[in-house]
Amino acid sequence: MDQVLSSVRNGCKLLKIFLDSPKELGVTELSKKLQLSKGAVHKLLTTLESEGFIRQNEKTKQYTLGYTLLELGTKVLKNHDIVDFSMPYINRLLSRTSELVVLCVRDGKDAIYVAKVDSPHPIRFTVESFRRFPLYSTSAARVLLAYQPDEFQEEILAEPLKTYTEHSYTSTEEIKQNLQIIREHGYEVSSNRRNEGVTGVAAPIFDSSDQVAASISVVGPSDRVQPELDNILREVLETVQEMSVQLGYRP
Amino acid sequence: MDQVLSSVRNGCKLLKIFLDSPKELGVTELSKKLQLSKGAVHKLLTTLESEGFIRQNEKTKQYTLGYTLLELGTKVLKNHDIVDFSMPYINRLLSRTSELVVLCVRDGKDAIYVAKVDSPHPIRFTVESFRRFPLYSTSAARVLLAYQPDEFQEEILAEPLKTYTEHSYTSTEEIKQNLQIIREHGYEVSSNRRNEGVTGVAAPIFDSSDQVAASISVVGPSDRVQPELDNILREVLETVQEMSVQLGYRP
DNA sequence: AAACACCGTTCTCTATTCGTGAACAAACTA
DNA sequence: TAGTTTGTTCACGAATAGAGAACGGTGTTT
Repeated sequence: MDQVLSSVRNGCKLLKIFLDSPKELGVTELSKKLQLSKGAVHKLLTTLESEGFIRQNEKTKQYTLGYTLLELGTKVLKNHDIVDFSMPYINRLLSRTSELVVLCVRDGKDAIYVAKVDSPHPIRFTVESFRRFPLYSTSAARVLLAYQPDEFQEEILAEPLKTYTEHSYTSTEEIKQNLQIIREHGYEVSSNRRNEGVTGVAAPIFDSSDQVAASISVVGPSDRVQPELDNILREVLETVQEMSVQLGYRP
Repeated sequence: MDQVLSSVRNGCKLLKIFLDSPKELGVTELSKKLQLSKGAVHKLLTTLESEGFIRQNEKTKQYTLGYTLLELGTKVLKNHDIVDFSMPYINRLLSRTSELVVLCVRDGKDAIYVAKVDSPHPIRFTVESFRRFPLYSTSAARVLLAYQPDEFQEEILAEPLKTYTEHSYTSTEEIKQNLQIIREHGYEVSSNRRNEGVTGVAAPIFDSSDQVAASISVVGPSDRVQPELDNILREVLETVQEMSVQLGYRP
C-alpha cells in the first residue's frame, strides 16, 4: 500500500526548498518549512552532505546545495537527445529571425525550457532555462498542452491559475478555447499575454508515435516581431515540420 | 549515534549510479548495483519520481534522471559567486593566451572544474566541466591540495592512486614532493603528465581568510604552449594575484 | 559584563516504517 | 507455445525514523 518512502521524500523536498530561497539556509529555518523536528532535519542534512548533495558553510554553519547536484544536472542534459537534435534547427531559426528561440518540453504537469539561444539585438527579450512553469502560461507550453489527452488537460486546468499580466487568461474556459484554436491552426501567435510588449510564435514537434516531443518558440519585442510576423511564422512552421519528419512523424 | 538516514542514502546512491551508466536503467539492474531488493528499489524509484528526481520511460519501463535535478544543478551554479567573479579574468586569460582556461574548486575529497572557456584554435585540448576527479590528478587540482592541512593531504594520499598516462605519478612520495614544490613556487607547470602531449600552468587564488578559494589553469597542446611558457606563466600569475587581492587576500 | 536568546548539534525512546522475499502479471525470447 | 525476464505488488518482522528535550556555543541585549 505504502509506495512512498517518507524520509526520501523529505530529503527531496528539503533540496527543492533551496530553489526558491537564498543560497544558504539553517536547520531551524528548514525545519519550519518542512514541518519536521530540528533533529530530523539535521539527520537529513548530514546524510545528504555525506553524499555531496548538500554542503555546509564552515563559517556560518548554514547549508547550501552541493556539487553532486551539478553533476547530476549536467547528466540530465547529456541524456536528453532532443536537445542535441534540435540545436542546429534552433540556431538556424536564430540566424533567420534574430530573435530569441527556445525549445520547450513537458515534464509531468510542468513545462521547462531545455534550450535557448538569445537574440543578438541589444534590446531583447529573454527567459530563464531549466526552471519549471505551468503548462498554460506561455505559448510554447500551451502548444504542448493542446495535444495532450483531454483528461490530462482537465487535470491541469482544475488547479487554480496564476496570472502574470493584465492580458493573462482569467478563466479556464478561455484557455480551453485557445487550446482548441491551437489544434486547428497547428501553432500559436500570442501578443502581450504573459509579458507586456512581447510577441511569440510557437509550434509543436511530433515524433514517430504521433506525440508531441517538444515545441519551439520564437519570441521578441512586439514592435520588431509584429512587422515580420508572416516571415517568422513561416520559418517556425517549416522548421517544426522538418524536425517532425526527421523524427519519423507521418502526418 | 546513528546520524545517517539509510533510505535517504540509498536514494542518493541510486541517483549517482546514473552518472556512470547509460541514460536508462531498470529496476533489476539498479537493485544489483545497490545490493538492495527489487521491492526496495521500486519504492525508492516511485518516491524519487513523484518528486521529479527520476523519470520513467513509458515505453521501455526503464528509469532516467528527472528534470528537477537540472533545476537544482543550475541553482548550484547560480549560488556560486566565485564563478561570476572569475569569468572576466578567465576570459581575459583566454584572449591573451588563446588556450583552454579552467576554474577549479575543491569539494570534499574531489576537485571539479566549475567554469571553462575553450581555445579558439581548431586543434585544442578540452576538459569536461562539472565532473569530479581526484585532487592529485591534474595541476589545477594539485594546486588546491598543496595548500590544504597536512592531515587532509595524508588522508587523500592514503587512498590507492589511479594512474592515467605513463607519466602519471606512481608513488605518494612523488606527489608529496610535488606539493612541496608547488608551495615553494606558488604555481605548477606540468607536461605530459595526465594527458600525453599536453602542458598546463596552474596557480591558486586565495581569499581574505588566507585559504585557497579556487585555482586557475591554462592548458594546451605542448607544442603550442612550451614556446610561450614564460608569457603564459606570467599572465596566469598576474591574474591569480589580482584576483586574490580583489578577494581581500593580504599576502 | 552578565543575562538572554538563538543557533546547530546530540541524545533517548517508541511508534512507525523500511527492506526482504515471495508471488504477480505482462512483455520478450526461443 | 513454453520459458525467461521484466516491472510491480504484498505482508510481515526487524530496523529506524522522527519527536522532543537537553547541550554547548555564539552573538546580542540589557
